[in-house]
Amino acid sequence: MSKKQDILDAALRLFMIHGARATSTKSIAEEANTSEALIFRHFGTKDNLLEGIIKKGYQEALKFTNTFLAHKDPKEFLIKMISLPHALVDSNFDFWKMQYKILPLNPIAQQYHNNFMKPSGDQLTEAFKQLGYKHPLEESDILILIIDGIWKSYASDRLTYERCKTLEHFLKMKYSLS
Amino acid sequence: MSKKQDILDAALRLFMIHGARATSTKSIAEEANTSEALIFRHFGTKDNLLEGIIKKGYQEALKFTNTFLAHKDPKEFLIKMISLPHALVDSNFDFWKMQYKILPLNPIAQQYHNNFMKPSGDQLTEAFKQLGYKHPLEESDILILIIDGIWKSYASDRLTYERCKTLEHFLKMKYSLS
DNA sequence: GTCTATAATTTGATAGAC
DNA sequence: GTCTATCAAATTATAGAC
Repeated sequence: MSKKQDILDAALRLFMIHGARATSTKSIAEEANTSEALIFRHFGTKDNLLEGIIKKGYQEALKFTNTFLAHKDPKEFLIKMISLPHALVDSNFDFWKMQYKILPLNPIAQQYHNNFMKPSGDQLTEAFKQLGYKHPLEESDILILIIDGIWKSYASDRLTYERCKTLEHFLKMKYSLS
Repeated sequence: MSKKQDILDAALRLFMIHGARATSTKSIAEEANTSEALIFRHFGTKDNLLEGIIKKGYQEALKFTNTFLAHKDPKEFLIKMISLPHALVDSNFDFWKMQYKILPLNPIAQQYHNNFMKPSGDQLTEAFKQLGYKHPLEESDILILIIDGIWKSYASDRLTYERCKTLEHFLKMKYSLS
């Protein structure tokens, strides 16, 4: 069971750096100190290995958001949503860095991500509505764009930890939350 | 000279759909109705072919922004910047769709894109400063995130033409520009 | 569960003729 | 400029032994 985990860890590490397509099963085997054959014994195909990593990543992410966003009034919910990108990426940096890189070209990654994101839009719209905003749908779309931009910038190292915190604080001010 | 252009067109079409890594030179040759050898005679390597496409794309983009954003007062500049993502993508849809897909994993694409984007941040900050905003640097960063999110969402078909227009209008209202 | 050996295909790229 | 023929390396995946 240790070798199987070694393969998962090695694959995530390499997928995160080069993406899935540019990572050969041979390089994964070397990084994990195993044989290539064992990868296929355990996971069947390379795509299956990737899907295993993605599935686990979103299971953890769902657990994280379930406590991070739970039972909040609209104002508190907005505050949490603004802090979410940075907090979520920090909770599993390698995984989110990989996701940032492979999302635009990988249907499997996209499917899991869309599913994970689906509830957020509606909840945000509802929060803006309850706070009396005149265009809750548009407010929600724009904030989603910002949140999406923040986690991707942070995961790709274009946004430092400090700058991320500053922008979070600025946004809370802008939305009259602090 | 026609065959060389055929190769460029075919490559862009396939890169846009599958990305550069997942597109073989063989498939490009078939799509362009030529031999594989001709691709290498004209461009040397597959990476070189991609770079040619990217270089041409950003040359056109630069020409576009030079007139689209020229000589504007701060308020007009903000309006134009908000309309830019949608206008720019429409001016060369296939190219920007390709860029959206390959950017996170392709250093060549990243280099050209960063170079293209570099001036925008400073100009935006300056515009916010002139309009009397208290935190021009943060305002600029956030609007850049939004603009980045819009063109990528639009290029990836997550954002329809109509929704894009609606969000543009909403943003201009939000920044007191209309 | 794990390894060695190997198969079957695909890939980027070149040689050489016209 | 363009083509046919070809190569060497890499890639995913399997067979079979321990």
